[in-house]
Amino acid sequence: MKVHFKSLLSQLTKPNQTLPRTRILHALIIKNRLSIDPFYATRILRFYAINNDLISARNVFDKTPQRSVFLWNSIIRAYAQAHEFLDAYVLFKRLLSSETQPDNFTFACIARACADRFDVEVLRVVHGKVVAFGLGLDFICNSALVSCYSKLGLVDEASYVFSGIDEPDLVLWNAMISGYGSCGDWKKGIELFNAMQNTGIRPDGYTMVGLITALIDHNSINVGETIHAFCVKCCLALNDHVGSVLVGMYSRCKSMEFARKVFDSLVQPDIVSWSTLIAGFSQAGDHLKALEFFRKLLMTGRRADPVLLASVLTASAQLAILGPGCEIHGYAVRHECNTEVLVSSALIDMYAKCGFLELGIKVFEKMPKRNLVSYNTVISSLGLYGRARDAFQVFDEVLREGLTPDEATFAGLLCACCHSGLVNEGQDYFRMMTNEFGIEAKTEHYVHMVKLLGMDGKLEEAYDLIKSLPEPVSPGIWGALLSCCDSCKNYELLEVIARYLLENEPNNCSYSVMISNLLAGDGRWDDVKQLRVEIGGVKGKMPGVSRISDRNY
DNA sequence: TTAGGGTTAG
Repeated sequence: MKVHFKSLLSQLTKPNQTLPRTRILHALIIKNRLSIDPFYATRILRFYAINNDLISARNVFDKTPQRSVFLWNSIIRAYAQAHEFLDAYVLFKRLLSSETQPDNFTFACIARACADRFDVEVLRVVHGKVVAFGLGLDFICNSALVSCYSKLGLVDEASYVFSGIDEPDLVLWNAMISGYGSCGDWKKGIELFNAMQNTGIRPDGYTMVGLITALIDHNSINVGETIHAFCVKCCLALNDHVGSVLVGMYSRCKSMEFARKVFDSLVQPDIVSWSTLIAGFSQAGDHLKALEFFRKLLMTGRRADPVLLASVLTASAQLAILGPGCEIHGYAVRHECNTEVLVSSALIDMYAKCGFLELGIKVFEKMPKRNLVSYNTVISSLGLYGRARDAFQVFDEVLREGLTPDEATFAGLLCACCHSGLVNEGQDYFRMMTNEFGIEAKTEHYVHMVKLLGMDGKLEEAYDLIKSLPEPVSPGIWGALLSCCDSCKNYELLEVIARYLLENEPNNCSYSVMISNLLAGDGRWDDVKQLRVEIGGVKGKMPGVSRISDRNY
């Protein structure tokens, strides 16, 4: 019997167990009357949670009369990780009013759940409890709080918490550096990185990921290269997380050669590293290379996940060739992830962009669960095909489902109105967007409105709309009006706008290119020459003037 | 003589 217990115990202290093995172990524990012991109960509960069997996990919790803080924390964590926030929070409250004292891990866990749910109010309540329970200086609670405030965009509050700690440990430094990373403040990140090193603490992979993340949106390639060199020096580049952020950083700077070099230096790149590289090729405009690397990944025998599938479907959509997209669809069906929201939405977009809207709609109709992204995709797709009325119906469904439309929803609707020439409906949706939903109109929305008015012959009205916008007006919006003038052959207004733009934006080359092209389209070469003189232009200053040839000039 | 965990990537 003793041997039996020993073997059972060794199984229970292993880090992971499959669901069938967990059930056997559970049965053995019950048979040996060990289930009342919170130690055994905690182990079994965790195994169930790892295997996503929340019902069994809860059952273990409910049937254990003596609940240690380990058991409480494990069930709260199980719900939090399954994104069942309310259950996690109710249990957290129950724990607070029970005889068991919560500990630092309890608060860290529930704080993280708040951040995952973007719930600042509850996070502040949890923060208050941390202080009330005398854990205001605890490293575990505070590293979680720093990270959570940062994730919610409250980096100043994170910094306030961080500065309250006397001698932060590596995890706390990392949490704060990542916090600056998530808000893109790379200068503060580097400042902190130096301060940390001055205290004698050596950085690890987490530190570097935080720093590099801060650089990604800033195209600060020089700083990035320095950090990369530092990682290599410290042998940190071999870590998958560090590797993939480096790949992402180089991709964002369109330095695919370097991205590839980092990727090649990874011993066994994981799915995220592959995915980053593949998306990088696509972002750099090399969609064929993206698909080529996707095939290479499959040849290694690894399995693609929904994020990667969505990414390669986007590459196929950009190429507007049906073949690869269909193959990926087949792969998704075979691996039972074709109904994942992310994959389905990418499939709809791919089919629509490849000219097979109906196939996209079929995917949409078969989706068991839809979110705003999938609705937005189908609205834009219908709009592109001029099926505005159908797009409006889908929009009504969005409202019936209780979803709140966002700027992409209205961009899709306005695009639909544009393609179908529905001026009144477009104006109604524009008003609805700003007045009812409080969404600020962006360049894309104005472009559609200008096109809508312009193509209806209301060029003056479109011109007035643009002039009512605060400066600076995006070149895309002026471009929309100029091309409407061109289509309507209203060269008088075109000239008025040209003069206005040249006077107000003399240094913006893109206007002179647009205007030259349009005048050239009308065969008005003298005006083009005059324009070039006016902007002090020589040929080299106006690249890409496609409709002007040397012969005409 | 047991257990958990706070910071990272597409």
